[in-house]
Amino acid sequence: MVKIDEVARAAGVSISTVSYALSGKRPVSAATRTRIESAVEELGYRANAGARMLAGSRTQIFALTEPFRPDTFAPTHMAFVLATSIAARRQDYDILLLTEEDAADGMRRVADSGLVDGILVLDVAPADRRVALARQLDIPSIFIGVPDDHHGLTCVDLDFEAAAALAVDRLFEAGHRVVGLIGHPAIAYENSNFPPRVRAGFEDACARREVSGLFRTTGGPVVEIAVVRAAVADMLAEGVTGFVLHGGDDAHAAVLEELAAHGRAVPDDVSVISVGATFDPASFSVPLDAIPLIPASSCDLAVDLAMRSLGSTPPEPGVHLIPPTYRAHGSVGPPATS
Amino acid sequence: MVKIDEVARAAGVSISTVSYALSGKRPVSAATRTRIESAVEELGYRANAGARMLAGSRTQIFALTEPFRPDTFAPTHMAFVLATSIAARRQDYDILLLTEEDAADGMRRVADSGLVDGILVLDVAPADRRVALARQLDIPSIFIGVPDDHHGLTCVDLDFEAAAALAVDRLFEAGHRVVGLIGHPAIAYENSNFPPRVRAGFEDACARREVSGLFRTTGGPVVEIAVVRAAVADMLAEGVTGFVLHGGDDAHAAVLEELAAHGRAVPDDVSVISVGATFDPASFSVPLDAIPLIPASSCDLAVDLAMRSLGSTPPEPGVHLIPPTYRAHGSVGPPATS
DNA sequence: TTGAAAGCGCTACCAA
DNA sequence: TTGGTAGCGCTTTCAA
Repeated sequence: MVKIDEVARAAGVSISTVSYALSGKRPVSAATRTRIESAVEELGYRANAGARMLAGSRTQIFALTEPFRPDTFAPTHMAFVLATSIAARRQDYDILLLTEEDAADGMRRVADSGLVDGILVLDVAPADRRVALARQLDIPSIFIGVPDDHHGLTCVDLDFEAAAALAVDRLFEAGHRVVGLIGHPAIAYENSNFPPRVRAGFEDACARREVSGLFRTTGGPVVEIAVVRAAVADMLAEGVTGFVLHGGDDAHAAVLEELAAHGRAVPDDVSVISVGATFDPASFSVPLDAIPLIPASSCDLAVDLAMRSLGSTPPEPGVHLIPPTYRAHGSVGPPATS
Repeated sequence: MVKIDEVARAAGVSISTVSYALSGKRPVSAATRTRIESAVEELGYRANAGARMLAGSRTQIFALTEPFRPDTFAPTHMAFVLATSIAARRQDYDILLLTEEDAADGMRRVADSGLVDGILVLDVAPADRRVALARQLDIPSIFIGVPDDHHGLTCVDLDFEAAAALAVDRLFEAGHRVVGLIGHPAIAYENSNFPPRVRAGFEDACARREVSGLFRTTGGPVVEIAVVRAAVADMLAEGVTGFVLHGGDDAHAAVLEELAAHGRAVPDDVSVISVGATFDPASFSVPLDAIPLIPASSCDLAVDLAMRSLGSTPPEPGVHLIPPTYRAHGSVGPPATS
């Protein structure tokens, strides 16, 4: 609508001075700046996006590729999209959605057309087709999640192995010697990168501590409450006294229900720790100790890395693992001495 | 990367001919077109997005504003985002996410900067701040959902009133005279535009049919299973024999569990119809008759209206209600003659 | 500290 | 059916 020359005229300066005053890329006297700013304000000026993309070197847009799969856990997914968007806006960037079946096409399209400055990759699979593509494109890609082959890639994620290990450690320290991991639906161990990492962290920690560690999925392709409850019942029968929960709020609730159905109190009879949840595990009937997955932590870092990748000193490729944090809510205690 | 003049040189034609061949806005001889197309293919040419936005009149981007509220039902929300994105891509449009707290700021920003050609408005509240803004902007906005004051707006949605009425009609025809609507969490009746419409359609239909209609919310701010089950128990005590379910899959499941707990079989003892669900109500333990909310229907139409709004003959503003469809799965029958 | 002007890579008008 | 070219509205270099 209103263009830069109108602002220049209103402020009695040249076009270039307006541009520099707004970008801050060249010093502008305070008086001039003030005049320009009020002209901008009055006229409601906003730089034309297309002209900026063409003349400048930045589009101020990041693409976000997020394949929607049937087994996607919607609330977590939404939380990551939101966190990414907020982090981007904080840096004056917008988010362009790439949800096409073939995410690879979209990535290539937006990269080759110069529509975006970088790509944020969500919901990473262990063997993700977007990995190979990211290496070819001439704009940076940041992976939120860690694919199996991440050579040369920049990845950000919670340190799920450490998170699971931390949970086992806490249970061990409390005295538990038989612990169980209630995971995700079986298919998530193929489609997603982090459930296997939780499992691996859990199993490694159990081996290291010489505690007995049981693992069960929660059905599939989507969570099946009955499967969850059966898993809990089986584990109780096997002598499990410490539970590690990785999964959605529905699976969490089902575990607590099944424990209640068996008359096991938390933490008096059994201990429970939630790992990698994006919801609030303190809001259950029994507030649960948690090692949460905080979308903002990953997304802020991812956007930060994307920004730095555009700068003159891009960061080295590599995996950035965010250390887990433990939030106690009283759901862990010594095992019952029956 | 590779620019239009390289394509022109490779194909032995002028720049403008390349442009016209690709846009189809001017006839190009088959031979020339073929040469150009293979040059494009070989060189991997893709028109620069910024240049296109600046020179052309279209950005090929729609904004999608989707406020994330705590009570947002994530799966449905995701389904709409996905459906919108797919519909847009089909028209060669990309989707730019607007999730900022103050959606109004984002709308104004992308409109004033010419970043997008139009705005799709999701998750519409009865009194939505985006309504006033949409009227000011000089790009078209399409609302997916119907705000209270929709004068001059273009809105698209399932005809929820008709959907609820259809459910009541079917129950009435089957012989039910006391029916109950299990709705959404209470807060949704203030934050969202469609739960009140379902309720209104239900109550009107009940009045028209002279059947007794009970209504209950499902707790709040988020669904509370215990509240759902209590609502069902109360309704059974009040003699309800036909249930209309509007809500998430968790609420549906809770209703079926509570019915089972009371020993009421579907459809022998009670009848159940799901209204406005985006998931598959045929996949429950008891397959449910459904009047579904199909995101693709609304989103395809919304994108279509957005496209037409950019054309030379923009559609009249108005509310486009999509007629409900009934899918029978055997969960409706005559009431038990006890 | 500021201004003038040369592009950025397209689209679409005017000619041929 | 095709080509030349004037912008589109900025950013940034070169000058002052």
